[in-house]
Order: sequence, then C-alpha cells, then structure tokens
Amino acid sequence: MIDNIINLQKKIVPELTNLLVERYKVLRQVSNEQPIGRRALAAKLNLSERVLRAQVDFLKNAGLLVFSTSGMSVTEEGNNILRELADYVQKLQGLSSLEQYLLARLNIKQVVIIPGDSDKEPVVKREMGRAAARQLLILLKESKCNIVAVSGGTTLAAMAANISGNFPETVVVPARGGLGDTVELQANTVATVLAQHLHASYRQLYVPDSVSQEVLRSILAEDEGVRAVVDIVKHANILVHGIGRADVMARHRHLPQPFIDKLLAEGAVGEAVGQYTALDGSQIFMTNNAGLMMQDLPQIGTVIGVAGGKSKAKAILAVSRATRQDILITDEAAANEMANILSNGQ
Amino acid sequence: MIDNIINLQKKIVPELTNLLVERYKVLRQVSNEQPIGRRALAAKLNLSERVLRAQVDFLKNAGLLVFSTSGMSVTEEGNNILRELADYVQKLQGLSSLEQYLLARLNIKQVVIIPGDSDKEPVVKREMGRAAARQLLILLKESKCNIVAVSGGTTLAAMAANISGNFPETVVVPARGGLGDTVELQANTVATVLAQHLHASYRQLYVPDSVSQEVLRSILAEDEGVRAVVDIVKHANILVHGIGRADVMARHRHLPQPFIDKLLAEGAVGEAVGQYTALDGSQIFMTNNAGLMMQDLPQIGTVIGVAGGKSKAKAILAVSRATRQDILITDEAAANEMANILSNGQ
DNA sequence: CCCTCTCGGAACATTTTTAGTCCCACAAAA
DNA sequence: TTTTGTGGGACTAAAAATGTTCCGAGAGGG
Repeated sequence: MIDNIINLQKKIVPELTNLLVERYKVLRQVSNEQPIGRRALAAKLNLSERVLRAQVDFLKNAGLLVFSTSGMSVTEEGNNILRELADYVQKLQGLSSLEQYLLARLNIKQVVIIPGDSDKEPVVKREMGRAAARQLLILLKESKCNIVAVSGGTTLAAMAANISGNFPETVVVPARGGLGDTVELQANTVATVLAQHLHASYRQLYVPDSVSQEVLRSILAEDEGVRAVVDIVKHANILVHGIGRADVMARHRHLPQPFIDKLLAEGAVGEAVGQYTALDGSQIFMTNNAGLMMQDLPQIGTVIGVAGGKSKAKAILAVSRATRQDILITDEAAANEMANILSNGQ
Repeated sequence: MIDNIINLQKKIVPELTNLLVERYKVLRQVSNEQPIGRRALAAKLNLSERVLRAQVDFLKNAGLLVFSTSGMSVTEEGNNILRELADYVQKLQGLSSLEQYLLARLNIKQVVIIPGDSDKEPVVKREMGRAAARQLLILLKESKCNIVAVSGGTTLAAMAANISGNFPETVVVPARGGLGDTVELQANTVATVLAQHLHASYRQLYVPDSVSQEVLRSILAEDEGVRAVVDIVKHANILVHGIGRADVMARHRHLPQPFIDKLLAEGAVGEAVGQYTALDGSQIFMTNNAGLMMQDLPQIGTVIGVAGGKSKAKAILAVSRATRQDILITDEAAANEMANILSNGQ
C-alpha cells in the first residue's frame, strides 16, 4: 500500500522526491549541528549557499526551523516532522542506497534500479527499457557522432520502442550476428527499430548463429558487406546489451544437451554478447559469431548492461565481474538479490 | 498511516499536491475525450496551451500518453495509473472539496481547512495561526495603509507569534476592551505582539470587562485616550477574530450562573467579539464593552474568523450565520462536524 | 573596552526555466 | 479541392532560480 503510493508518486511527480529528500537532509543536518549558520551548513551539504538558503527559508516559513543570531535551530515541530520523515525517506530513497552499494561493490560508474520485479510484472521491463533509453539519449547528446551497438532481447526491444530523438549522424548496429529468435527480439531488429526512432542510420549483420569456425572465417573472408559491418561494430563507442541466464540462453541457442550440462557443471551462470561466465567472472565458453566479443568491451566508450528479475541476479553479477560495465540498469528484485549474494561474501 | 503521509507531504513539499492533482486532471481529461488535441484540451482545463503542453510532454515521456496525428490518447499503463491515482487524489484534496462545500453553504469568500483536530493536537492550532498569518499578510500587501483589529485567544496569539513582515503604515488595535484573561491571550497583548512582528504601530484599549453601561459611558465620555482608540477601532479595515463556545466564554467571563443558564437555555452556542449567537445566527446577548460590535462588521473591509476543534463546530456555524465572514480558517475536525450538521439540515 | 568573527539579511547580476505566441507540415474530414 | 484539427518546432518575453557580494548586528575573545 505504502510502497504503492511511493511508486505512484515517483512515476507522476518524480521531481518532488528529490525535493523532499533534499529538505529532509537539510533539516536533519541542522538538527545534528544546531545552532549552525548558512555557510557552514551549505558546505556540509555540498550545496551552494543560495540554494540552501531557498530551502531553509522554506523550512522557516513552514515553522520547522528558527533563525537566531547564533544560527539556525530545529523547532519542536521540526523534530516531530524529522522523526516521522525518517522511515518515509528511507523507503523513498531505499533504492538509491542500494544503487550506491552495488556501484561500489561492482565497480560500476552508475547503477539505476527500477522499483519492482520484472519476472513478475512486465511493466518493470518496460520501465527498464525506458531508463536505458534515457541513459542512451544522454550519451548521444554529449557527442553527436556515434556508433551504437545493441543486443537483442525483450528489454532491449522495449528500449528501442520507447526512445525518440534526432541523431542523423549516429549509426546503430547489432552487437553480434543473428540469434535464432523471434524476429522482434533479434539484435538486427532492435537495431533497426532503434535507428528509426532516433532518426539514425543502421546496418544489419546477417550471420547465422552457431556456425562452425571455418564457415565463419570464410564468410568474413568472402562477404564484403559483412566484413564492413563487423568493422563498424568493432569500433562502436556505445554498447547496450542484455544479460541472460547461462542455462536459459544455452537452451535458447539449441546447444547440445551434453554440452549444456558440461557448461553448467563448470559454473556458467551468466551470458552476455555470446559469452558464458561463472559467478566469479571467469569465462567458461564463448559462442562463435561475428561482432563484439567480451575482450572488445574495454575498447568501447560506454557499456550499458540491462537486465532485471530476481532469477537473473547471479547472471548479472557474473557478467559485471567478467567485464567492465559503465552503466547497469536493473530492477529492485535483482538488485536486492545481488546485494544478498554480495553480503554473503560470494 | 496514509493520512499521515499525506499530511507530512503537504507540510514539507506542499507544491506536490497541486502538481500531482494537475497532472491527474490532464490525464483524466484525455482519458475522457481521447483522442484530443492540445488546444482543445487546454480550453477544457482552463490552462494555457503552453503549460498544458509541458504537462502532456511529461506524461508522454512517462509513457502514460501517446501522441498521434489525430490527438493524444492514454496508454494502457496510463489507465492503470489513472485508476490508482483516483482515490489518492481524492484524499489528497479531500479538504479542498470540504472547503468548497463550506464556502458555498456559509456564503464565505474563502475557507481554509488545516488537517487535524486542534482539540487533540496543539500543533493544529499553531498551523491555524500560521494560516491566518498568511492570509493577513496577503491582505496587508494589497494596501499598505491598514488598521487591523484583533481579538484574543490562543489561536490568535499563535498567529501573532508566527507572522513577520514590514508594514510601518499599519496600526494594530484590539477589537474590544480587555478580557480578564491570561495576559498572553488578551487582545491587547496579541495586538502588541502582532504589531511588533509586523513592524507596525499599535494602540491599546484599557477598558475593564463587564462594566456597567453607565460606567462604560462615563469612561468613553471622559477618557480622551480611550475614545480616540475606540474611534480607530471602529474604522478598522481588517478584523481577525477568534470564535468561542458560548458556555465556555460565559464562564470564562464570570457571568453569574443563573444568567449563563438562561443564555444557554435560549440557544446561545457561539461567541465572537462579545456577542452570543444561536445556531441559526440570531443574537442572544451582547457583552457590554468598548470596541467593535457585530453590527460594525459589515462596515469592515475584511473579516477573518479563526477557530477549530470539533467542539467548536456549532459555535463557528452560529457566528458565521450571524455576521458576514470573509475568510474562515478552521481545522479538519470542525469542518467535518460543520458539514455533518449542515447536511442534517440544521 | 575594542576587535574580530560569524551570523542573517539583502541587493544585484546572471543564468536558467517557464510561459506566451506564432508558424508549419500533415492528416482527416468535408 | 478546401477546411479544420493535429503535433511539433521555434522564437521571444517574463519570471524564477542561482551565483555573488556586501552589510550591519551581535557574540565572544582578547
């Protein structure tokens, strides 16, 4: 019920959660160090004196703060409010602290957590897609000329469907060759849809999945078009990829059952851009295909990983450890489970 | 619990309410008339095209609206949100609709309802005082030169304590002569404190309470100072007064018990500026003192009544019916009880 | 006693946001 | 075909937020 309201508000008036938290922080800080002056307080809170002043003036008018010559103090009413606000703010920004935790533990530059569980509520997957879209747009706006590589999957498809912009200089390519999947979820399709929504151009990469090493080599050697696209892909400066469970993806790719058993026995839990990794981040197996491989990732400007659902927690952890991730977009269920695993020392 | 959160938010991020309700209304209106265009929608909602545009752009980015060449429509997710928002908004602006109701039934220009019950929570009384202060400041800003008359009482004292401004042209006077009360709550004291907080000047009115008609006449005849102040009081253009229960105030003023019994038997329930009124607004008795009387109120520019608590509901009703009130500041408990009484046809 | 330091308050310039007002291409209806 | 409505873009004026700077008051140390 209460969580419902918080989510509702985050959805429809997201700018106010920040405001509430900021005012709460000001009030709390004053409470801790009263009486304290504007400048000292501004320094403590990393706010400019002027914006802090706007806040304290508001709090003063609301009767929560009093000013005196020695500084500001919290009124009795302010203390009451502060006490009541505490757990509300906790819930409100509970995800933020989770974000900070994962960010530190996984050495990722930015973590975005969408409330909910995408295993249970499809809407969460859409929201993750939207969040990924937001991040991508920010990156695109920074430099107009970009090569964006994308993988397939429902979340990435949701991202492509929910983005819009105007970046005619940008080229969108699939990160790897085609995966025998529903057309809408293939990387090629995602790249096309994304490019159309961004008013960007796109290139396709038609390479059948799980071909033998020799066939792949001959394709690359003979097919001028494929080689050109692969060359573009290798120079991508943004990669947006989904993360899958090793077992699910292996079955999905119709690997032979004995091979799957071996893979899992060796500890493979996560998959991203064709590579299967164990929980500790070690590489177990890599599918054979054209396009980006994990060893290419460090050369890419920004890597955005997107995946959610409690069931994918281990997969996300594995992939995050295996390669550099710059931005991780996940959901509450996965984030909580990941924090659980991490705090149990694994 | 939920009410608690709403109050908390109204206190610390009051701008949230308006924004949320506005966006809700936009979403609802689109839902009713989809597909509809910006201009038509703006006209329906009495918004300028530009501000409406800001809102629909937000709702579009949030994935709640979709735009097409034929107009805007609500997405499936938007419909879900709309359904969930409905009762939340109801609660959020529940007081607003109460305000509208009282405003219409009592023929008052403006009604302000503070959440809570001042009988039970002292903080509500403070909030009423603050609300009264806000209204007073608005009035004072409209015209720099003013005579403000105030009555006594805890709420009015709270108002005086919680106001601040700079109105050197303004004169603050007590509405009536002194009431044998705690000094802090006397009209004279309230006037003084108020004047100091407003940087205004003030005049005192020292007339003992419940003197005989003759003594009062002789005071007015002989005491130049009192007469001068009374003259100022009569020309007040703003009156802020409390409203009391007839029985409480009668005892408070030490009227003889048989007289009190008679008063109550005749139906007196409310008291304001020395006048006892019945529920239907008829005048039962008027104390004998210098200063404003009820028949003077129509000549005064703006009359602000302040009172709260369920126990005072009848008193507020009685006084509101007896004389013109421009602004009524009360609390949730009193407002609810008043609405009850009104809807029972009394 | 004075000196100094920090306080709140306030003024001003600048930047950023918001709002008012057009115009345009396009699609659907007439 | 014209007309009417749509979303989208663009430009400008107004307003709000913010950065910057200064001031006098009062507390506290010398």
